[in-house]
Amino acid sequence: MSARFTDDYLLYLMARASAALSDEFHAWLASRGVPVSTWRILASLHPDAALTIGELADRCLAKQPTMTRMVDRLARKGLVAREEDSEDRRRARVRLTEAGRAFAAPLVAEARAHEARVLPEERAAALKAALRALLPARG
Amino acid sequence: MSARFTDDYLLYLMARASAALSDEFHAWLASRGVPVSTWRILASLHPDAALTIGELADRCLAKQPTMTRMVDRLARKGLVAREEDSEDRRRARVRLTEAGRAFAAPLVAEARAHEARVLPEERAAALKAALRALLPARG
DNA sequence: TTGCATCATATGATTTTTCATGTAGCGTGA
DNA sequence: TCACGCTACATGAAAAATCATATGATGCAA
Repeated sequence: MSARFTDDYLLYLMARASAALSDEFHAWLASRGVPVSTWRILASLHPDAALTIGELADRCLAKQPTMTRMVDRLARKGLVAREEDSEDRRRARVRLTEAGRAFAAPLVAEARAHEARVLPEERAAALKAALRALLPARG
Repeated sequence: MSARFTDDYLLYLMARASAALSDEFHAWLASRGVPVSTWRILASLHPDAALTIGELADRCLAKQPTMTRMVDRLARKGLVAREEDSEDRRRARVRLTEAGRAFAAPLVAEARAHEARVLPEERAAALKAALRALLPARG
């Protein structure tokens, strides 16, 4: 019987579980010299999406100015490229370069392997379903 | 059928669901002028825990130097106080002051109300159980 | 059209977080 | 008991994220 508020607070349990599992994978990324922000962008674009800065910010859980700067860094490294949007010149479409795709592939493979290690397939499916149920109404 | 890697990636779904729900509550906090970091510390100590800086950092998902500074800020505002640990003079025990408890109470009440609004009791129980199952082996 | 509100991104200033390291207290073994 | 390694916290310097706002593009209304 825990008198501690947070120990039975859904948002805390979610944040904590998310951080615990992510930290395991982030440690692996760090061992390969890959910053988390880089990983998130590569994963979001993999294998061949062309997202705007705003879409990327949303998916990477960052603010737009932060994303502009992260994309700058990755573009300088040649892993992503800005393309112009044919329909709206305000938008910048970001896409993986060939080098970016080659760099991302083993990271994605390891992410899948880590996920499989963390949670057996069938339990993962149920948890994913529960998490998705929380999301759609919220964008 | 989504070809996007992240859309079926457990760690992404967890991070995203966590962020989505938390952002709702954080928006409410912001409307009352309460920074998220403040909320996390108050919630962790509520109602009367005396945690060390290290324990707080762990529970608030922050690094230790970050926590030292956040506790400094809250202590200046009179919401928490450092106490000396009778068994180990290296440790600083942080506890809510009376003012801190009074300040935290309505926030905790709203957190509970928000949680109830987000997910009906019985489904919340199942999700919490699944999340807890991911945690213990990892600290 | 022109004017204006809005949107997407960029950027300067600032805040926040983190890394690296310092300081002090603890505990164990010779 | 006294080195010595380890732990807990603090702090200066650096990196990263964010806020506020600027710039340029779009689209609708008059």
